[in-house]
Amino acid sequence: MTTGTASTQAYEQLTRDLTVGRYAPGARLPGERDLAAQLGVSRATLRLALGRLESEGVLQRSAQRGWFVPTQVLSEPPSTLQSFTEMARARGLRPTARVMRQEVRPASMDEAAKLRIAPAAPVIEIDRLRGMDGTPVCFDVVVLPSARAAALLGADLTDASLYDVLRQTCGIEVHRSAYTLMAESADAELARLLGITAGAPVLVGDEVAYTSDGTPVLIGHNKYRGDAYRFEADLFRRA
Amino acid sequence: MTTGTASTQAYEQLTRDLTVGRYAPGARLPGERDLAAQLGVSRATLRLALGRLESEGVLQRSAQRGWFVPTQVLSEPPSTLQSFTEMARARGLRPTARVMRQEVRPASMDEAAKLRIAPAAPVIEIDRLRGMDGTPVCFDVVVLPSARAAALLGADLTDASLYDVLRQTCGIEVHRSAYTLMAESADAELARLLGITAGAPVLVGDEVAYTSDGTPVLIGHNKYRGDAYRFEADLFRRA
DNA sequence: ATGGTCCTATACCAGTTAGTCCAGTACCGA
DNA sequence: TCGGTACTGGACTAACTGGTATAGGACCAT
Repeated sequence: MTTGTASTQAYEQLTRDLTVGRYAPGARLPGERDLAAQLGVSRATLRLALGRLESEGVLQRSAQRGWFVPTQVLSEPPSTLQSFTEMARARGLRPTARVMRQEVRPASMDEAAKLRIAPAAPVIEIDRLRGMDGTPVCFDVVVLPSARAAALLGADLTDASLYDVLRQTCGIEVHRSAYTLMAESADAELARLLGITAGAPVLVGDEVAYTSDGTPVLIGHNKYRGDAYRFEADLFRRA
Repeated sequence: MTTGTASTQAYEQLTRDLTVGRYAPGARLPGERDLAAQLGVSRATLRLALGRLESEGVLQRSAQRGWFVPTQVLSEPPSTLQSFTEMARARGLRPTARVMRQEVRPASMDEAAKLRIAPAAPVIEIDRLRGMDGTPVCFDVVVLPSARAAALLGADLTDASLYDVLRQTCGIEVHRSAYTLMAESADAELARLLGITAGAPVLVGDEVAYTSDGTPVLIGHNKYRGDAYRFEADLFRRA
């Protein structure tokens, strides 16, 4: 016998099987009972090994269905709302953010209309410079009605996803966003922040986010470095 | 296989497809057997999801006929595939196009891969300068396999929508497009064509269009004047 | 002896799968 | 008009899945 605990040995054997290609990408592994018998361990022990493999992303679990080998192709990226933080993490990059402003002020006419609140009603504005692995990628302004999101004023948004904080501390669940994208040139100030030259192309996204009952809860204004960000969507043509 | 049971995952995926406009109001969904295969789930599980959607009024069942999208569900306008021509007409503008190239050439490696055809297989490339009311707005390159779209070579695309021509003369119905958007600077040549200064921001869209059976039929590469075009989409957050 | 850790074995549950059979519908050619 | 055929959803079953909880055995340091 080699060394280590039984669960570690099962883990290592599975790792070997996977790297060798014993189980094809997308395929389902044998059931836990069979697999445990094959590896000569009990089912409980097997599950320790499987859990470890799952946390490493080498395997995916699906309740009542089985264990699957992840498909390397990130299949169809649907028009799905993915936060900057999530996107960065999905690509193995470390999302960073520097909060540059976080304060309450009266809403402008335009903001009041978009958020369906009274003009000059108090809103929270948060400006952040966001990046991946330290490189600035996006200058991000969000505006929310302070009546609904007061808790956000004290929140630390350096590391967290705004959507996550919004859900956890304010109980607000963003369901849909109306997104508008356009191309602009960076002015001197933005160029300085993003570390690009003035006049360089910038992808500008304007967002209005809604909860599932259709209430607008957030206005976003994002300016991305043109050379560091792409927007992907699936569009369907009606029959 | 993120979280939740398989049936709720199927339910959520269907919800997304419906809100995103994958199935038009009044249209019939694929049969349960096909749909189950598409979602990677068994038919019994799919029917759980369908039943839930029916109880919410999002779908209507018709025994021995199929599942239908209610016609009156006037949800928010989904991110729907709209051709340049359609968009212009919807805004009361007169779409124009100047065909600058319309020829057959061998496919590049990249194009062959995207269109799933043999490398160097013949493709049709069509370059057009498109505008609204005479003002140039977009430089547009489309590439299609000539095996499927040979009839396009002789077509007059000055006034017509490419999608329309594709349907009428080639029997090809575009159903879905994977769209990628980014911001770039106009080079001298493009600036000349669009009537802007070199270095001005340009919104670049890369498109791969598919028929309903998932076959890629078209590659598009569009460069829009940054000051004349915006892209709008509704995004939905996966639950 | 004690308690902790790792492992095995067993059992039950709710969700899922693949399969079968059925009756109703739609369509097409004779 | 008739009949054949292919497809549809409806209903059901048996086998299987991971999720969870339980109890007990083996080993080890204290």
